[in-house]
Amino acid sequence: MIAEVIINRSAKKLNRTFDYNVPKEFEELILIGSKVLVPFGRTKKLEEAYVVGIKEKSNYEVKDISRVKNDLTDKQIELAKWMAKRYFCNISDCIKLMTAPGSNREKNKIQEKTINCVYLKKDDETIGFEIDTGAIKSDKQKKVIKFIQDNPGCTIPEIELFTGYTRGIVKTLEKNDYIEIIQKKIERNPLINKDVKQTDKLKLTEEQRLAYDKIENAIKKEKYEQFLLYGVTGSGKTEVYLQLIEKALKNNKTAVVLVPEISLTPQMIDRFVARFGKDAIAVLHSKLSIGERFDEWNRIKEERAKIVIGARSAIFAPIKNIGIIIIDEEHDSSYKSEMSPRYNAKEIAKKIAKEEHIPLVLGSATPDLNTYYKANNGNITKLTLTKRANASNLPTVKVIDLKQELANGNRTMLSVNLHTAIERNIKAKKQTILFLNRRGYSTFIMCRDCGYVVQCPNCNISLTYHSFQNKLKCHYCGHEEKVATVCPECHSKKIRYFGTGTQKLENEIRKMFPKATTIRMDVDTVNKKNSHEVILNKFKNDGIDILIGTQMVVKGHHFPNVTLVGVISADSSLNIDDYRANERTFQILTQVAGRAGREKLEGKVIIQTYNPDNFSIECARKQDYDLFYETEIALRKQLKYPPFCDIIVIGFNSLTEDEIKNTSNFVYEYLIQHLNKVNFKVFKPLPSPIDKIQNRFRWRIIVKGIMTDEANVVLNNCLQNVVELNLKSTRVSIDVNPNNMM
DNA sequence: AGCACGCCGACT
DNA sequence: GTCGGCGTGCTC
Repeated sequence: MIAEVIINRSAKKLNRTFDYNVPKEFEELILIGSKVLVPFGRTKKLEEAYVVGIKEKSNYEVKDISRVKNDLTDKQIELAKWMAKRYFCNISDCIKLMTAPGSNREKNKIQEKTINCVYLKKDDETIGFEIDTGAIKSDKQKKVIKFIQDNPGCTIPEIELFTGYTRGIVKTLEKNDYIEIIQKKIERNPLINKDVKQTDKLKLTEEQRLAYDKIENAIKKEKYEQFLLYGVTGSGKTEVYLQLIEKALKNNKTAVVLVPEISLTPQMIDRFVARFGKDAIAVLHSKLSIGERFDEWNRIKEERAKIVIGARSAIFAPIKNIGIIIIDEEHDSSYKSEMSPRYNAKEIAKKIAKEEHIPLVLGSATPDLNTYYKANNGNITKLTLTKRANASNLPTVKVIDLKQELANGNRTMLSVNLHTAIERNIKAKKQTILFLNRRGYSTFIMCRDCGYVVQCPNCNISLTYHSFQNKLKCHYCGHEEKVATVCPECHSKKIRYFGTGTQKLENEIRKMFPKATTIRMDVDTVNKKNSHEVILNKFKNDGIDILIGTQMVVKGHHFPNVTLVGVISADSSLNIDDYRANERTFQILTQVAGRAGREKLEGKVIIQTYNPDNFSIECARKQDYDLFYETEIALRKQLKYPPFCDIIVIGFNSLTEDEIKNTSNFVYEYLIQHLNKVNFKVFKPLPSPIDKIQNRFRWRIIVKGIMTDEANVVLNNCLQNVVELNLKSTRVSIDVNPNNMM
């Protein structure tokens, strides 16, 4: 028996199978998905590999497999192979997404954590004195532990007699205490300290009931169906999810819930814990330590946790017997990975749902245009929730023209209208959220005399000023430098700061409203493990007047006392060079508006903009998704953008300009020859909008067309040809419908 | 990727 | 004469 294996390394050249002989004693054990050790390369060093195929004969002189551990299933291997083709990446990189967290580290392999405890018994009673012997470093201490291990039940005088040492390890012990070492399993559970009251299910509104019944029907009939649960903020989508999950559990099935990383907040998790209890739930997100992730993974694998709630990569959790997959905030761009493997969790979820014959539920108040298009054309079943479940009213939205403000001589960041509203809100002891989609202090600093702009030495981008540390930072490579007081070009002292970030906004607000309390939330203030939670709790419980923040303040939080939301500038997402600029603007404004007045109190939203006539702002003001959709989809159709075609970005990055030009031309010629005949438009290679990051040049080729299997093969063959060029430093990537066109 | 081999220049 | 720096090629 011969096994085809993929070596567990991510080199482009190793993205193919190697044949190995399966010795007789392993024949029963080897399955597709088995993890094996194989002698590889000139040195015959043992390498980790995964079995992806089994056959009788090989054309090569094969070596023996040396060790086996059953790890993945054949379904997972199939998925990895499919992903490698679809997302133009290595099979081994896809397999990594499906294996236990930490299992790819050579050193410090993350495992189940057991600690050696020195346990004390007194009169046959265990008095829980314990010590983590794993942390013991000195030789003397090790000697003592070994002695206790070898002589369970020994006493202090005996230890002293044989090792000459006890202090520092067993200092609370008395002379004749019985000591033995036992192993204790420690479970690292992110929900361990959760203490949430159990809640019962709520009575569904008529709309909720209708949606529930349709989806429940698919669960019952065990059939694949894709649903769009389209409901305004506060319309009770989560309650529908909760009851569907309950139904799945009752049928002895499990459930997967994907949420955007940013909205995986404690408040959100609490709702699930309150309904199902913490033991039933496993949480997977980037803020967990590898150890915590490992234990959650095992709780899923061992079928103790029946519900997985997690960000994008949780779709690969080793859950068995799935009954339903739910993707909340389905329009969110974080479901698409921007790193290799550049997969889209929505596509993966769809594939899994199809194979398992289960429903896939996509929920949003502002669906992705592609999703809504499919929902209108019959590929997805549309379920609509139009009313807020707690009968609170939608907030009133006002758009302020900043050009007019400027003409009236107001040069501050706040329009008269917003300023007055904040003032009133502070007086009324109500809370305010101010949203500004740009972190830092100012966007760039420029010399007034010669126009010199401070740029990153590694990337072709201007540096952002951060006032707190008084430093200039590059948001692409992390480069930091001190602020120059004189222009390095012309030595002028007229250095000015342009643009506005959250830091500057906070400073200005403090000046304008000295009596108000403020708190700021953006990536610069939430990098610590629980700071996200800390800031939000502080805002909620300490009666802070104003919360200032970027994107992350608008996702999924529920602040009953917030009655005013101000958008400082709606233009930043409008002016990006991307066909989704309108969609992003509409979505973010609608979400921001959703934060105001979620309880009985009336909510007010003020949007400041230089483009008051833009239709995405206008539609957000009217809170009319359908009008937005009709306008935007007509534009997309006319300009041939998704969903009417796919946009494929072939990215090149290299240390040398020569190689990047040669390689991109090589790819261009190849694609012109092979893709034009299948109705694709291939654009000439050009430098990317940000043409240098981390000292690597960046070029790209844009291809427009409908992605078919045929086109996929052409692109994969093209990449293979590039690999065979043995390039020095140029890397080529292919991304279908990327989030970011920069 | 990661490792060995081999070619070539610098230095004891 | 030999040490080592890096370019090249291969892994069932």
